[in-house]
Amino acid sequence: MAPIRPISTSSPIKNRSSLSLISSRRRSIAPPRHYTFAPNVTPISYPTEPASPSSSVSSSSPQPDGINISHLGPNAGEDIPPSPSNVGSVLPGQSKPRRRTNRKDSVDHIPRPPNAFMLFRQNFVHQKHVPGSIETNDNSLSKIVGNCWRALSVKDKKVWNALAERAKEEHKRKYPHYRFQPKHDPEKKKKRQAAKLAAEKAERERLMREERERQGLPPMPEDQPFDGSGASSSARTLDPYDTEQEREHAMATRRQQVRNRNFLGHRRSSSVPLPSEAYPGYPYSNFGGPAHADPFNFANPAIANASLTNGIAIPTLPSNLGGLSGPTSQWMNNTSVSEEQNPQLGFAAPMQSQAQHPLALPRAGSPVLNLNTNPIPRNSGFGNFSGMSSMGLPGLGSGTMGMRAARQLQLGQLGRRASSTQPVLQHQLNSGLFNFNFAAQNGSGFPQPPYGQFNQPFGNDFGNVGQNEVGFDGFVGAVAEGFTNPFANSANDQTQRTTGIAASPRSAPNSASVYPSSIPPNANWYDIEAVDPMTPITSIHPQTSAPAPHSTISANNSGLLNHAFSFGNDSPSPSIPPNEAGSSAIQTSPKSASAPQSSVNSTFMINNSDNGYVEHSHQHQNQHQPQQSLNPSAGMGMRDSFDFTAFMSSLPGQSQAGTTHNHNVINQDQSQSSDGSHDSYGHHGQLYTTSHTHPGSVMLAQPTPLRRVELPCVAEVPQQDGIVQHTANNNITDNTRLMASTTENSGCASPADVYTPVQTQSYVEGHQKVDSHQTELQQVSTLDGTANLSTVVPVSYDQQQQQHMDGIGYNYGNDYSTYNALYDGSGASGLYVSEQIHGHNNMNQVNVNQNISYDDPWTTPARAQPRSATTNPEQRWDGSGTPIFVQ
DNA sequence: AAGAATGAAAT
DNA sequence: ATTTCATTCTT
Repeated sequence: MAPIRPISTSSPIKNRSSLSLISSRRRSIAPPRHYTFAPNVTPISYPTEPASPSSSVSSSSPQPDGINISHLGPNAGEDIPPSPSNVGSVLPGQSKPRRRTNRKDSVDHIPRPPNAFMLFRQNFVHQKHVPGSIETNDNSLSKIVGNCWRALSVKDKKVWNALAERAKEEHKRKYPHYRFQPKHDPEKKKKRQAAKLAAEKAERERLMREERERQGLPPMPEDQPFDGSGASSSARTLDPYDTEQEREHAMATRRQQVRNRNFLGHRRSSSVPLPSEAYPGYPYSNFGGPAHADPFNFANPAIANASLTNGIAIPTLPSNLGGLSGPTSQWMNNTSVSEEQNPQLGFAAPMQSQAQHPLALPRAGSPVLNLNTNPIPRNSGFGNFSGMSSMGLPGLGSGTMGMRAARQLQLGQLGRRASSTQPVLQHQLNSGLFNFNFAAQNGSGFPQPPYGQFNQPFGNDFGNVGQNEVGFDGFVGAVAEGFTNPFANSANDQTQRTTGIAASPRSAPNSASVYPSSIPPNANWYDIEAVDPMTPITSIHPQTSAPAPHSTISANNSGLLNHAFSFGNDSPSPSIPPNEAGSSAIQTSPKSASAPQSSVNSTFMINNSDNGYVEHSHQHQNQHQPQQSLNPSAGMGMRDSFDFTAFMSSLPGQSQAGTTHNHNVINQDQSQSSDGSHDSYGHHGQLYTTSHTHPGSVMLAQPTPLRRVELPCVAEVPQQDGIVQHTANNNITDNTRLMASTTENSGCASPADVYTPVQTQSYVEGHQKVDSHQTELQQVSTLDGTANLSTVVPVSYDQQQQQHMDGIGYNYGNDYSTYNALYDGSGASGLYVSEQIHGHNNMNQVNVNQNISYDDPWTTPARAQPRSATTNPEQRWDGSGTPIFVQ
């Protein structure tokens, strides 16, 4: 849309002093443009002021506050600077009087500071972008402005955000003690609830009527008050069902209604489509999505062709994965995009793909069919793979999607409250791909169990899914109470059993068919053959020896698998530019050969319990983190020559005897949240010993008693000029880097623009506290489905993380992530969801050894060369930090 | 305490 | 009626 500039000459100018943000440089002219509003808004088009794409950033000076609005439009920066003062006062009480509501009638009332949109709207109206002859209704205007706002580029929005920020500051200065105190109105609430109940009732009755009609049953008699007469009609009213069958049917209908309510019960205006409408291609939606999109739909030829190995359904890889072929270096840089409908998916997904990335690809025989066949847009795919949270889908991969976000996602509202005018694009799912979908399904997509307020319906989590194929299991496990497990009795059951991720019997009514009453003791032991990340893992099978008597099945298994896959998924270090130190982006260590790689970390969440069942649906997080720095000389970083044996041998502190090597792993189980019945369970860290008995085989032994661990990562990492220190905890930062690099690879914006992380480290009573704040714009090159990778989609990204480590290896209190904008996956400019999503993302990104500190060449303006370890030895985890286990 | 709900900001 | 922020409410 055409830029909106924050200029107004008509509003009273009372306070222009402190908020002048604007360059007063230039004006440019461009041909007129037309706004066309969505048909559900005011259906008109009208001419408006010209856009001026040429008035770029470079054409004006940054303002003292760093805000540059010249790009906003032709007149931005002209004589009358669009300072907030002529936007209209940003301070309350200075704008023209408005009608006050009763509550605010009080003279003392201090209005809230306007937010960005309010300012925008105010200005928009003042600007008379919509002539009075066309639309005067405030509500309609709001819609229009809302549309424009959404169409605003991030850059443009930034201006308004800055103004709002200023307004807030000013407000704070002026009313230092102001506190927003919305008054909740119990009456209103009562009414709302009554209305809701009434609506539900009406709907129930309607459905009942329809159903009866459908079945040829006579209409139900009207309810009549019992008159005590004993007349048969009254009796009939009391029991309207003629037959047991009829009654049962009614009850079933009712149950479905309850489920629907749980699923659909959300403040939502009528024009927001339901998920099935919003996502016609919603993969494996159980709520109306087409069957062909269901990866577990074995009617799908790709799935039907699956073979079985070890009880696991193995899909046949499609012969054509988007037409990509050749070495990975090629497809890594392949910028061609196809938007063809993918027959395997049922929806168009950009063919730019990880599909041929041997690391991104699940091993052959992966139970996760879709990962094999799903072309994942490169960028998001990568983001997802190596910590999907990077996509701003809060914690999708390494953490958990915020419940709210997940639900919104499923409700088609992704990131914003229901709006009457804005459906959500189907694209949104595409970018998240299966990760999203899994998230939606596992994380919270299933109907809310009746006992909770959508508080973690299941502990089962799909964190695995995103990063690992194992997540498939989680999927099966994540069946809510009262919900039909669509996969029961399918081959998936096998998978469930085999991998030993057990779901709560309580939350999975079909568990009888899904889960055996007891999981074979050996079921949680696996050999992983070919751990070499470049080599697809071809099979996993129960270890025939060394049963694990009572280890935590799911934890061990998925931990193990995750761990193993973690190599594959994380190792590629897609941030590595192909042109840096190697011919292929994924084959070369990006940093110095001796720099530790951010490779071996796996953060995932699983159900964890000692008996293989999660009896209360909790959300657990296990982080299996080897407490060793990888020794690059053993091959890490050289993906195509990774030698697992050597790697394992190189790990400090492990036994070299025989063929068995111990690998210490900290398994951090964090459980939090409630099970809906107010129970809270705290699982704590456990130390596991990972050992491998022969090359390529990894086992987790029984958990050993908790011991004190001195984490090597507590060493403070000094900051260096222009260098971002990737310190512990930076899974997301790492992903940021991914994004940055992708941008770079695409020849887009300077990496310097990408982000400005601020990290602090401090010690709090012997604990380490790592604050990681990132509040800058990220530029992510993404697929837009039609163009190419050079499309840059900036994503505002605001993350705060706190992490506390007590040095004992557990009790991590990671806190908080805020994502201000989520990439919606469409790649289309301006398509962002932009709601702050609060929530503990539950992921303790204690990447203890990884990412600890290396220079980030991407953040230096001039594209710093990778530095060798010897250049800044103090910045690096030198690998010598053998975790010290104090008995 | 996590997450849902919703008031309030301008007009 | 809109979007965003900041609170309260609910579990």
